[in-house]
Amino acid sequence: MDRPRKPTLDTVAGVVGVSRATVSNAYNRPDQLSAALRERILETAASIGYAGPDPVARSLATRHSAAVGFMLGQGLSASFADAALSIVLDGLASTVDGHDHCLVLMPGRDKGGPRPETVTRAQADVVVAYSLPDDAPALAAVRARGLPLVVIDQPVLPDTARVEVDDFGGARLAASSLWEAGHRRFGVVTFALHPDGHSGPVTPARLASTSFRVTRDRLHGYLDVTGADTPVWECTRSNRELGRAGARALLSTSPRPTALLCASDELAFGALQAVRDLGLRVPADVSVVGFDDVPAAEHADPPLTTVRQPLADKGRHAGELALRLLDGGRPGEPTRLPVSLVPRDSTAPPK
Amino acid sequence: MDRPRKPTLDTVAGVVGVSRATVSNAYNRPDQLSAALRERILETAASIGYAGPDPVARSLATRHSAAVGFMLGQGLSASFADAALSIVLDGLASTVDGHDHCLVLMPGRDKGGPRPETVTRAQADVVVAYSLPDDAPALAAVRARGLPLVVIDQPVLPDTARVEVDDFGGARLAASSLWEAGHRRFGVVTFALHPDGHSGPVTPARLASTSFRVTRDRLHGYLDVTGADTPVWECTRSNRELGRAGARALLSTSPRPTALLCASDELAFGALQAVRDLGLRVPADVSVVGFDDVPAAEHADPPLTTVRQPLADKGRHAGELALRLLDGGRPGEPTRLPVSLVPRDSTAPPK
DNA sequence: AGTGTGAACTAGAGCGCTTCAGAACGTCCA
DNA sequence: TGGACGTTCTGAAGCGCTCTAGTTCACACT
Repeated sequence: MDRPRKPTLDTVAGVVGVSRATVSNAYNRPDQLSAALRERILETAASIGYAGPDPVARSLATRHSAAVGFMLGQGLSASFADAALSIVLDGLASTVDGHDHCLVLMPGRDKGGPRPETVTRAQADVVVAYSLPDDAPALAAVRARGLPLVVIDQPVLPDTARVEVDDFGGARLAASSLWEAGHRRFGVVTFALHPDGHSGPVTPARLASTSFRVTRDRLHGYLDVTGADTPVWECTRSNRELGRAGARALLSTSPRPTALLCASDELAFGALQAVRDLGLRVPADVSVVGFDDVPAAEHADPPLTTVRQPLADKGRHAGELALRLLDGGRPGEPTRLPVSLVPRDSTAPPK
Repeated sequence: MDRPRKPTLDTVAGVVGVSRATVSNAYNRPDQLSAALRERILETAASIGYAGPDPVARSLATRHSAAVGFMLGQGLSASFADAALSIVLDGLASTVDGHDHCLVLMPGRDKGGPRPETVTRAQADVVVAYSLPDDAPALAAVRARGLPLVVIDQPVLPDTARVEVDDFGGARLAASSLWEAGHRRFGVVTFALHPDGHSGPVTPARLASTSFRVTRDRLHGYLDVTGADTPVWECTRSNRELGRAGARALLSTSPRPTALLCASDELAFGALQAVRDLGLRVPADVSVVGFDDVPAAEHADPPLTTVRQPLADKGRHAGELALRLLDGGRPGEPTRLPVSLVPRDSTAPPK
């Protein structure tokens, strides 16, 4: 039972009666041979079931794999539950796919990003990192392999391209608007400060050592306006249910906060629900603000006041940066994308 | 300016003074050399900045790339907005990652799955397809390359592994429970029948030619109980907003349906909202059922009656099947996972 | 001393492709 | 008529690794 071996370039070359180089050219450099011959080659290839040059062999020969890796800080289902992340990823994917590159996903496993072995074995010639803790081992693995790296929303590492958003400024913007409206008692609901699965009230010590840059900046932006003694509730992840629980905890203290500042829209949706759970009204009794401006924010009940950041642009930009690095481009200065406050109906002056 | 070339196996071998094979063994077959030598090799490698065998070269030599491809029917952000898909994908990713395989994503571009070129160039040695139209070109591209294929919820193709769920039976189950409770006027909200972006009422002709197997089965399951003349509203995708709009349309007819059967939970969440929009109550005025039993179903307002399918299992199973095919295993019989009705508070007898 | 054995290591042939430096063959112009 | 060019195609050297079939060597046993 001898399996028919898969046809290779050589097989095709043999059948057509030309050299292997010519067949290769038929696929990669149509201008290097006559149209007629090319046509004949392609036809023969199809007829013997040759589907085109093997991607792996091609990668070895060309020394690039036409794939960009994407490192996630969490598992896939957790990641996908995050609309903001999804949009970024989609922006990235469309850029990258448009340039005939694939996307290799490296989901976070142990808390803190993908396993280093995953990174070491991944066939990608550039990787982009998103919402990893600043000291993730995966980051080190990328460097060890000498792969170009682009980070989104993370501290600059040497030789690394970066796209970022003014999280601190955005958060300040939101908090200030509430402060100016007259609010004085605030509560903050945030996602993880550390990849350790902890949730609950945040101590100053924990706050000081925050290992996610985004968390740190948004929190500091809020607290810069509301004061360092503002109660902060940490959720292990950014999702509706956890936000609901956190907000409920914050709202059960007395005096009750008149405004809830959330580190993400997803958390804010939960907060909206929590306010209702307690028989209170938004914004009459409690104002709620989010961060990100995901599409659902506009359709929330009530529509959510939030800080907009250009999510899809972030992904697209990261994709372009990655592609540029591949072309041998220098990382250059970090790109900073604008944020803005989008006032909607979830905020009002306190009673 | 001569760039220091990246070290290779040979470099390390040269420095240590052993053959290349031995260095290779140090990484891949520790039992083939003495512990001391292995130690020395690994140390030297680290000291000259060698991060381990190049994945691409290794793939070429071993003839497998340790990656599984995943073909999506839609863009990433649309896909991720779908909790059910996310869970499946996560199940798949954890299986696959546990076996040191990467996940290569091929997002749908043109309606109907990834571009065939994307498939042709992807470095994966098995691919799994999910919610593609039955005639997606990407499917053909996979076959052309001769890659093993596992499909989730799709018609069997020759030589293809498959995991599926009894969508027809599940839908029937849900519809029957409503029928038995006394409902006689139904409305059905479904996601796409064809990848053409159409939305609105579904004609019998369109229904008859449905190109997504899942859609077809769930719909037929519902209509099998409620009658072929039941109004069906098609949404281009499975998301809350579209479901809300569809349900609103269905509820605006008179006589108004007393029960809404949705093809997914996501759509059902929208339906819940639509009922509220019209000043009606669930389940007093309108019963709503979903399909999938995503985690949010339990926390919906009111908690959603739905058909449960083991989503994570589906992904894990697909992953195992993929891994087995890689090992040269035969596709075997399709695996059929169980479904069940989960009665919660969104359904009740009609008034 | 002769032989058998197992452990430790190596030589070298690929894996399937790209690519660069030509070769072969017109063609065109002086 | 000759040579300068262009076009079209080829030969062969890699790309960085794996893996089979050895070779070597130390040691134990007869």
